[in-house]
Amino acid sequence: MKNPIESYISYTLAAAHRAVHQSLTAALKEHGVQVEVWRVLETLDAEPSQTMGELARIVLMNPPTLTKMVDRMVMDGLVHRQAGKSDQRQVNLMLTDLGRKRMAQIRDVVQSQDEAIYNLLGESEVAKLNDILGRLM
Amino acid sequence: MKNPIESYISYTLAAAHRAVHQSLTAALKEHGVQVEVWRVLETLDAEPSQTMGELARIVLMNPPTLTKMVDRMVMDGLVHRQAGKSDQRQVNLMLTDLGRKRMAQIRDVVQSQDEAIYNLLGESEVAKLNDILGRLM
DNA sequence: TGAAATTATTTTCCAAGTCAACTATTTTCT
DNA sequence: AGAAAATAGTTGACTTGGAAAATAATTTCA
Repeated sequence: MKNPIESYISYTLAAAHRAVHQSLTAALKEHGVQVEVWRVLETLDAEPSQTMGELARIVLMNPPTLTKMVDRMVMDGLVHRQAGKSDQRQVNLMLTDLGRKRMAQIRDVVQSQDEAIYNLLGESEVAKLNDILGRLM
Repeated sequence: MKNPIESYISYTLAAAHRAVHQSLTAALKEHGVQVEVWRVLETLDAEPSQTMGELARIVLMNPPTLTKMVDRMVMDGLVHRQAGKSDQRQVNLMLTDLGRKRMAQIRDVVQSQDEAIYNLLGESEVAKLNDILGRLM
């Protein structure tokens, strides 16, 4: 531990996050998809018709940032907006056919990078990591 | 685990990182200092005269981003640049008196948030976390 | 009821980040 | 030596992110 900031938990966490994020970014880049875009696709694929607010919370983005990213996703034909049924202020998002197709194309990419981490750490360490990280929130 | 992306390690890591980063950002905001600025101050305080490239690696930033942040830090009077002695292409950075003073002011802020995590997790869990995160890089 | 407060999302304006190209210096290699 | 390649850092054009204000719809409650 030659450098002092390496002893801070926030730093170690940031460093590990950066490494994993960059590796995932590189893998998804070949498919022209951003990590955050993948998160939205994955979330909507599992549970369609999420509102912007709920989605922002899940995909770890601030609402204004999500709005802009969704603008781009709409332009790319991956999702479309629909005014909320019971509450007109809300906006529900749903995948288009292309969105579902794109999701199917990249799922393997993400899963195989996740498996790589699994193999690197081993099952019990992954469980431990999840447990500890969960307590930080 | 209601949402599927919560089962991805990269996601859990991103979520924990976001939580910790936001909390540190909020604590430092009162002193008008960005997390990345703190990292530079802390690094230079421990080992003065780092080059831009080495510093970028340590503080987890891309070189162009660091250049621009250092521009601001120079304007704020926290650091100053000096052409490399043996290699004229290199730029060495050093803290100004104000930079050292600012560092002294915020060290407690960062350390107390780190201690909060320590207390939350306990010593052995922190060690385990550091160990696991270290293997991700 | 209906004015005031609250909530969901977007917009605006500005600050910060990225990629690729560029400058300057040093190294390599014939 | 000296031309070509490599390296350190910065710049410029463009994109993205963020805080606060704005808009629109819903709730609250006197």
